[in-house]
Amino acid sequence: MGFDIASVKAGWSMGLAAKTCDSCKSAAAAIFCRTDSAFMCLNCDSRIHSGGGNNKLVSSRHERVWMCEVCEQAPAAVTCKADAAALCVTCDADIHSANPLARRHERVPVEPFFDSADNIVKSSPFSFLVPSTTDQTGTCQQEDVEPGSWLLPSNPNMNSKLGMEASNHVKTGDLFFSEMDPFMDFDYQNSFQQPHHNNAAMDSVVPVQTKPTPIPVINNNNENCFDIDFCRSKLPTFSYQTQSISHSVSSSSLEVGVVPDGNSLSDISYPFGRTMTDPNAPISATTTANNQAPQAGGIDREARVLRYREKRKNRKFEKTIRYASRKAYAESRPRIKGRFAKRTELDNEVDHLFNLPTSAAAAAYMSDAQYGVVPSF
DNA sequence: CGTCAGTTAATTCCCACATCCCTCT
DNA sequence: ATAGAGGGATGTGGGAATTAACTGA
Repeated sequence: MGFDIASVKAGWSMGLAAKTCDSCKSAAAAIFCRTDSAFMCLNCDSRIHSGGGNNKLVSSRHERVWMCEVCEQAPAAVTCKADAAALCVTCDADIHSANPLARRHERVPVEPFFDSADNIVKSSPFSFLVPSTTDQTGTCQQEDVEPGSWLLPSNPNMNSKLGMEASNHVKTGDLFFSEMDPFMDFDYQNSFQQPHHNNAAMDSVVPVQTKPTPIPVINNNNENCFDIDFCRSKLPTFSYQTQSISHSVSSSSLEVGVVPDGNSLSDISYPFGRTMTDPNAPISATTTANNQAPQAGGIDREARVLRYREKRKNRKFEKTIRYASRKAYAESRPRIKGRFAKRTELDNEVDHLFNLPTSAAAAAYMSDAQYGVVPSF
């Protein structure tokens, strides 16, 4: 099926304009420099952080992160592996508090980079996807690229899976879906294990997070989002209070299919010191002038979240097998025109006679295949 | 340029049942 | 507080049906 990029672009162009570069004030910001607490477009980032002499030496230590893929108004704080998207704290909270499945999404803190964002983009094998934001004169250009388009991105975090992460990991030899993020100084993978759900843990191919764990959230009523001070220049100062970034699936947050609306958003306390419904509320002492992303009203946020969901819907994901045992059983089941058919006594006998897969055989197969085995009784 | 038919590709739906997981005792 | 039973919900794959996009006349 062909992909109507034009229509996608048109659809996403309705959203909120991307944050503009603090330097040139014209182009859309692509990165956020934690050290400078400044939003920058690729060109300005390249110019400022790749300058010569001492400036280069100093600037090369500047820790930078991509912008949030959804709102493009705030620095990305976490990378959702399931959605393959880099999200800011606010969008992370909005999207991943929607339902229990979303809460299961595995998220890791974004990995800052120190090289020029432009270089990273260019060195990425997917750099051809990234349109130039600089005209031939080398000056910044007001992008006419629609914000939020992950196919034709206005910023290089356009596709965190392909762009940001791939480029970030090109140098480290890592892959986006590597089990361990070398950037993290704790084993988040292990933290996802379920000490008391051995069967499920063993059976699941993808991490299933059902074990409530302490929530690494400060000043945030939403249990499932991170609270990170973007302006901190040193990574180890990330304010994770626990050794796990697992998010809670506590019973108190199990309302199914509840998408936060504008009103509910007002209850969310943002680390930026403002509430959604009161953008003029005083900024907390720790808030910098650059952390004003969530100023947008609830309607804007709703639009951005809708845009994100639309974007996510258009993505192609490989099918994820959550339960290998069910897969094995499904494959061994009799079918009629592709549909599962009732297994009769005769079928069972035939299966036995011809040594065809049975429940026990399927379990044995999974055992051989290094899958987790759910004991069948 | 617009319309239509034919072709191709992608998506959705359906089925049975082992397993999951929550509630109740 | 813990264990066990009960039962509704979930997830699984292959093929048919449906839908969407594309192509050429």
